[in-house]
Amino acid sequence: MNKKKTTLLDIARALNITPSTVSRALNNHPRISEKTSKRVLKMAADLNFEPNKIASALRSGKSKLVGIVVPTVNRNFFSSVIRGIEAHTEKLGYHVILSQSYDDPVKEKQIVKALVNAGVDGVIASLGKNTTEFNHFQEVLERGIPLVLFDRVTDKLDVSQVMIDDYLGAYQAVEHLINQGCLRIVHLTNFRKINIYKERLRGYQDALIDYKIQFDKRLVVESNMQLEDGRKSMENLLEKGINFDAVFSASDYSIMGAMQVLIEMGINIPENVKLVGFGNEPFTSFTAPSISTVDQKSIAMGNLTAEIFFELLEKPPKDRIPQKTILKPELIIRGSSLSEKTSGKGLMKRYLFRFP
Amino acid sequence: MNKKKTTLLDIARALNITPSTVSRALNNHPRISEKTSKRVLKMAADLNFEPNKIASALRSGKSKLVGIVVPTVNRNFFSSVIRGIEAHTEKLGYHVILSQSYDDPVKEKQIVKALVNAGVDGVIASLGKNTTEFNHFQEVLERGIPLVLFDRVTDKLDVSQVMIDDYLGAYQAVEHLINQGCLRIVHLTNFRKINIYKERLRGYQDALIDYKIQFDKRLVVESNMQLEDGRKSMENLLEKGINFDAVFSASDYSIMGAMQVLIEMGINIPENVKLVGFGNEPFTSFTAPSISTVDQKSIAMGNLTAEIFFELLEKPPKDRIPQKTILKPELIIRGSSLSEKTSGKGLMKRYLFRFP
DNA sequence: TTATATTGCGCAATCGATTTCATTAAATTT
DNA sequence: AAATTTAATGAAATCGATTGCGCAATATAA
Repeated sequence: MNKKKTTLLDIARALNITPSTVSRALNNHPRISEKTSKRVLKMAADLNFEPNKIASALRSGKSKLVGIVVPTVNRNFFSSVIRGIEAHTEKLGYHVILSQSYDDPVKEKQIVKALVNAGVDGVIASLGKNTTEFNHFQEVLERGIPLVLFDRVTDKLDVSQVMIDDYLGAYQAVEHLINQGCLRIVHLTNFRKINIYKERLRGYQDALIDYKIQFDKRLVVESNMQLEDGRKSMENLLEKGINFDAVFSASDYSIMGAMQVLIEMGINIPENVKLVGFGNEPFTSFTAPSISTVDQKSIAMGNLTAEIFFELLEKPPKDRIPQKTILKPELIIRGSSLSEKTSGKGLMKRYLFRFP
Repeated sequence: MNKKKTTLLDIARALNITPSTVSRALNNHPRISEKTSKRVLKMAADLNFEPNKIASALRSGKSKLVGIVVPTVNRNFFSSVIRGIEAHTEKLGYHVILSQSYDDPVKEKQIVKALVNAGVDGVIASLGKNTTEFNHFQEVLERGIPLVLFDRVTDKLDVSQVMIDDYLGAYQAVEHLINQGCLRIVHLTNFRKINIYKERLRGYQDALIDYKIQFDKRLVVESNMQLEDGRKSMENLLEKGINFDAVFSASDYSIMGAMQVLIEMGINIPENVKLVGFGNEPFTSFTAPSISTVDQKSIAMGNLTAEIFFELLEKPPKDRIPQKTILKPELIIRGSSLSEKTSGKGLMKRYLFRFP
């Protein structure tokens, strides 16, 4: 019933050699003869041998595992970054342990510890929104375990980071709205001022300044940025009778909520109010009108993060010089923010088709 | 620089006892005195001790790791199931290794092997669409490692499974469309006939039979069921001039694509064509009109899967009797399939609000 | 042809926690 | 009080692969 694995020793015995030799053959150690190597490989295949990673990890200190910590995998952005990372890990024979912190600092701490104890060779992380204390990551560094942060980063850790230029993304979004003739632009932002939201707010403000538009702090609405929060924020604005002609949200989810409320109130988009979100979640292209948004270059970010990570991994800890890499986001302009309504969709085929 | 971990031995030396005793104290073994136990615990805390999971796993054969294999985490359904599972693992002190097969059978095989070699205590999996051969899972079973499949399962493995009643979900969806007066109902299905799509097709057919509606095989369109596929399927139907008054899709993504094409063609939904999807992806509630769909009870499925898994884990392999658990799905009726158009949204507040 | 390098492989320690067996001390029974 | 159990700890083996060291055999250099 309980089939047990064949071990190095089994191979060694079968060939009348020692486990050391078998190990060396399997890891193509230089000091091994072509002949024995072949015999070992053949026998290993015959016996259906698969190395016990745990034993290997214990002895060598290398597990070929990379721990990834993200707030949630249920965001297109994060799962895309992960896919980008996985493309690399796979090539290099590494495997990924994926963990979600659900933005809970306690859980994040536990996860990071668990990963270290599980012997990962390195950690790639995006910080939770509520993380304010970084000892758990500091420890990772002190252990000499390579660490790279992406997107949700912090300056309180001297560590390599990959992010997009949130400032620029926000600036361009707001600039675009201004170019569409908007003058009173609402900004939906997170009440937690982690790096990304701080930067997006700054981009918003600077765009206003550069275009000589008066900043009105009543137009900046803080929330948790989920869909429901977007709804509430919008309802609030409307109830207060605050005037505006555009909304730039630091999240696609809250702009979605805001749009729902606007549509329900009979306010036309983009004619009356123009909208731009942030994140390029797939659903933004499904809505009517489709929502303009800022793409975060998730796949590129994943690739870059992985590249930087593996560079670190190769170096001895002392040579690991933290570097910041900043990617350019891309403004995706869709129906929710265009002033000249695209009326005709060009040639539209007419089908012979009768509806009941 | 490289801070190293404190080990059992460190604690033992500090207290002038043996590692055996320390180990027993930490694992609250019955045969240990209250006094030493306390001293050990205190010293462990003082030295900031954290057990090396790898060593522990090697010796004890228990890693406290659960491997999860899913096609992708980038589906609300899967990430919700995972959340459900994680709620349990966390409570019980287990951790999760998440892996994505991306529906690639080769990758799936590799992943399962890697998980076993990484020493997971069990595996929870949802099969890739293209998986036709199950040796990798068979091996898991033969090793006495508990295995539970969810949603995308197979009868070719004698293993515990948790799924929803796809047949019922489809039946109810189609019945609902029929009740709305539809007679020519298109069914978008996957060309790969894995369990879930087979069952949904069967539900579709049986509903037609029960309501004495002629089955027309031209109304069943096979594809890969992504958004683009849904578009193409719909374009095809229209080009062929096939008459229909409703679409029931086995995937939310392809119904989304189909809806886009319909709207672009100026065909009104739900007046001319009514739509029902499957999966209750969040975006289905964001669209205009919102899309009716079948909810798969993902969180419940995650909870149940985890419960069943941990029951298995406790039993010795020979007592593990495979059980099938089938959850009832829920039809979520939204705007895309309602015949009486809900015109007024009840009381709508009018705000004092002037738009430019 | 002797001296030196190099190659190939075995020996045994090692990674750190767990666990079986043995041993001593304490508690309970007769 | 002697005999028997039980409780608490120690000693040492163990999980399976890796690796430093050493030795012999072969190859290369002098």
